[in-house]
Amino acid sequence: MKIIFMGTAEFSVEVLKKLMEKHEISLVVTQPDKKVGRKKIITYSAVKQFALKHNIEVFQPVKIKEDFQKILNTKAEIVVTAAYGQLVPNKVLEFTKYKAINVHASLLPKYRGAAPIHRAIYNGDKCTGITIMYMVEKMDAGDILKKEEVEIRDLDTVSTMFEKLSKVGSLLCLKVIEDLAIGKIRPLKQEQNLVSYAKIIKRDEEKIDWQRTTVEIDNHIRAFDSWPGTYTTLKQTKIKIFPGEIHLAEVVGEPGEVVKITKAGILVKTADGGYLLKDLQLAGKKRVLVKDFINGNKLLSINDIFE
RNA sequence: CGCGGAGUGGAGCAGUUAGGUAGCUCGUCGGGCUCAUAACCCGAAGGUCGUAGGUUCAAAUCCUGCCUCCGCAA
Repeated sequence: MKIIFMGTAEFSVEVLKKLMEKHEISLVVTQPDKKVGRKKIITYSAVKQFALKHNIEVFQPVKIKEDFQKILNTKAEIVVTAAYGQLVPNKVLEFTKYKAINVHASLLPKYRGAAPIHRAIYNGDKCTGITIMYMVEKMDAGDILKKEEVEIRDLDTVSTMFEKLSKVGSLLCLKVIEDLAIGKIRPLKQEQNLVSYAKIIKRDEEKIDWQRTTVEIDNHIRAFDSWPGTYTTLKQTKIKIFPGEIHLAEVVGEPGEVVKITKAGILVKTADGGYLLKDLQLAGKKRVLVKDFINGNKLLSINDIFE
């Protein structure tokens, strides 16, 4: 089948990769190049890099709402999108034989929107998944074609879930295209009363709130690892925090207080117990294991309070 | 030319302001103590101080270029 692919993120690349194995990609649509990083180097999106490597034509409209004629001029039987990043106009969604489908990383109608994986882990869900649905102009609101569940385990982070979901998503997407081609699939409307939204992550959500419970804090850290990351502060110094261990035994102290420093880690008091930090990073420094951090570092001592 | 921090034995750091013997903690190796240990005691190995040049009697330290890593911002 001839496919127009629209996507931007790493997640999209996995899907594109799989599609390429069995189908012909006639055009890749991705977000415009952006200046990224400390030196403002122009960086291509993950999808663009991949497409260029495989000699697929790339189209990067700044505003797809106004600039989509090129897409309509391309021959294709279906449009597949995955984490593209812009709302796509109806004309593009409907000009092909099989319309437009989207790979979304949640079990719709739960978690429509930009950060479904983050929110699922953050909320402590035990299970999330992939939904393939038709695209409509309203965000993630189209009829559902197929769903598949994926378990969230205790040690999963947004990174590991990304990997799992992109694999499941890309395979499921292939399956859906096959089924569509033989007319074997029946779209299902999303149940309105079950709709929820996964809002985009904001800067002020990256700071750890030690007043919360150990499990909530663990969910928070895992949901934000490795992007965008969580942090806490000590004596005006910002410290990035990476997943550690839940410590459920009774811990005496104020929330955020450093109650124990050992080679195993730094034990911090939470609302209902403790969290053992094993891995952290000071501003301007490299990420280090706590046992190394403690060594030469005089910044931290027992009974200090993380804020 | 967005702002800022950092490169010193394997790891984490001090030393740089006021140039003058390469230092601390940990790890590693050897030995000892111990029922035993991630604990303790004794000893040892291991460093072109990121790199190139400059100033100087003398540079980890001062000056200049370059490389690499990282925090913020986007």
